[in-house]
Amino acid sequence: MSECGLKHLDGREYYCAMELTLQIIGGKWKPLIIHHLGQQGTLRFNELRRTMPTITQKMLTQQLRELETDGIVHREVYPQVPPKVEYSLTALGRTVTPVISRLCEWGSMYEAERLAEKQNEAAQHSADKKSAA
Amino acid sequence: MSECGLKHLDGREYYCAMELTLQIIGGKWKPLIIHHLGQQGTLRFNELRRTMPTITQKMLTQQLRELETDGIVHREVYPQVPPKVEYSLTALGRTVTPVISRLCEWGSMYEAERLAEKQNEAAQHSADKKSAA
DNA sequence: CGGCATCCAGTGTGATACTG
DNA sequence: CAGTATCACACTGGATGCCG
Repeated sequence: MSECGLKHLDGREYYCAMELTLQIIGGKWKPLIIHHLGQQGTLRFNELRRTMPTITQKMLTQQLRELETDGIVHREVYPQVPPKVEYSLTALGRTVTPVISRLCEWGSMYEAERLAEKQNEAAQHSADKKSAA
Repeated sequence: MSECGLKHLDGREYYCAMELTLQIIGGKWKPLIIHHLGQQGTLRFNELRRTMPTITQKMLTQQLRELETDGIVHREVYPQVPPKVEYSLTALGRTVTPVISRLCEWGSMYEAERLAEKQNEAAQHSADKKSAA
């Protein structure tokens, strides 16, 4: 599972499978891109962009290219004017989506947990006030 | 699941839970740290360091502090000389490990998949040679 | 041992402008 | 529409040295 001798794949170096995973889907935007493509199926460039309001054109292009060379994303170009390019997950890419979904769910859980903590603190404070008064 | 209005938590901004997840465990080394702590339970600073041969002290310290403030990692300082500091996952941190393990497993799967592809290509090439000869 | 402070190079990332 | 090109910069992350 985590025996860690130096390994190679496609010019990458890594000590355990986790590092390999990170090199492929560990980019700042990649999990997000995969998540949205997994949910929506197929999206055009600008559709995808709108789902991530703060990403720049450049970053989106770049990250998509990397995902493409790693066999995660499929890029379909329609030779027409104006241009139309559709992005979707490959079969290999679809194998990541369950894990990505888990990450997303964990985020929701974390959010709820943190909010609950805050409310407990607030309740504690008002209780303190009462007992002080 | 992915309705995306701007949200706030602990000074963070995000549009969907996935982004929140990324802000917490999306650091370059964080999933790796969590993975190792999840497997080993409790580790001292340098023990943890040895599991990731290429990380620097500075980065390890920094990432651990961030994980600590986000409630994922617990830091236990033993006031003695030489100093002894042990790191472990909090209850909240332990909720991430299943997902992290999935990521690791996916990496193994990806690795196997890629190697199989290469062998297929190689087999294809030798077949081409034979049919050309 | 487990840090922290400082300095510094590299590059990741963003803003802007331009193109087929 | 879906990019590419260029510039500028912030920040990451590495090396080193010092401290409790």
